[in-house]
Amino acid sequence: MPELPEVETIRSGLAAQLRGAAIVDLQLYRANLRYDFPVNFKQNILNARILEIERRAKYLLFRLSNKYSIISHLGMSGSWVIQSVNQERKKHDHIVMNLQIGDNSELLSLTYNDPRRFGFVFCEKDENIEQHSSLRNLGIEPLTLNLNAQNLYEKLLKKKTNFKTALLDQTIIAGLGNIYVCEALWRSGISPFDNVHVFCVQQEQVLEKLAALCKNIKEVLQQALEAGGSSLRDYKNASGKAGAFQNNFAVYNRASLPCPKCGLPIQRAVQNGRSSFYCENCQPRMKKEI
DNA sequence: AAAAGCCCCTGGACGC
DNA sequence: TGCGTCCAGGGGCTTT
Repeated sequence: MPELPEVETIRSGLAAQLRGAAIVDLQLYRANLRYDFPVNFKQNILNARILEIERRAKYLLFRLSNKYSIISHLGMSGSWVIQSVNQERKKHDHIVMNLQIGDNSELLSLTYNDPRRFGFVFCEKDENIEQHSSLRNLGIEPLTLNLNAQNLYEKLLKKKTNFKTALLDQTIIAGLGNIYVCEALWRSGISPFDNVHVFCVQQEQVLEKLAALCKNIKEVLQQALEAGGSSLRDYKNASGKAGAFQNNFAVYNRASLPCPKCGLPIQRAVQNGRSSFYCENCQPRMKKEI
């Protein structure tokens, strides 16, 4: 479900309410999500305070006062929601933390719900966070200066796959998912089927074109962030509110509807088992010159 | 080694 | 109404 804008929206909502909160109780309602919870998960985080909530790619990092961090990935359908304590437990609520913000204040509960259980939660000592298996191979953070034409060129030159697969690859750029890859390629007039290596070698003005792609990636992410993310079915922010960027999709989920630029019908095709949406007129395939 | 295929899981939409 | 089928925002493991 959540890509960078959705995870960042959740992060900022959680951080605003939970900074400084002490984890006074923790209930796990199953032994695992996608993976088993770590051994000693409960004792490693109980009674610590949440100092800050950060985001890396599509991961949330809860930085705790005891030098541990909680690493959370939401998979396709995970969510963290803040509510009052003693709420009725809902279907697919798997983790409930009771949190105390001030010393004498009322408790809040922070609940992780995930119908498909593709999400996962770890805890790790801060000193080992960078080397954690989930984080150590992540690529460029797209809303930073590190995403630029030169850096992207160096990465894409080494890959022999198509643009759609390459931009979904979290070791190249970390945080893009199916929606924003489709939208960024459409904005850039690049076919999802074009081979990235061939593009780097044969395309004229390749750095200018990659600079435009980088700019479009940043813009679509930024616009989605300002809209509170995209809600297709069940995505909600930390307060339970849906995002609105789905109303601005040019191609994603719009098969056979008119392209906003040229009016021809949007196409859908499957690449590596995932749907790609594109306009074959505005995103023509490169001519191969061999 | 890198790239493609397959799998994890639940639920909603749609066709009959 | 109730099946059966397909599809979904992700990523890691297995196969080629």
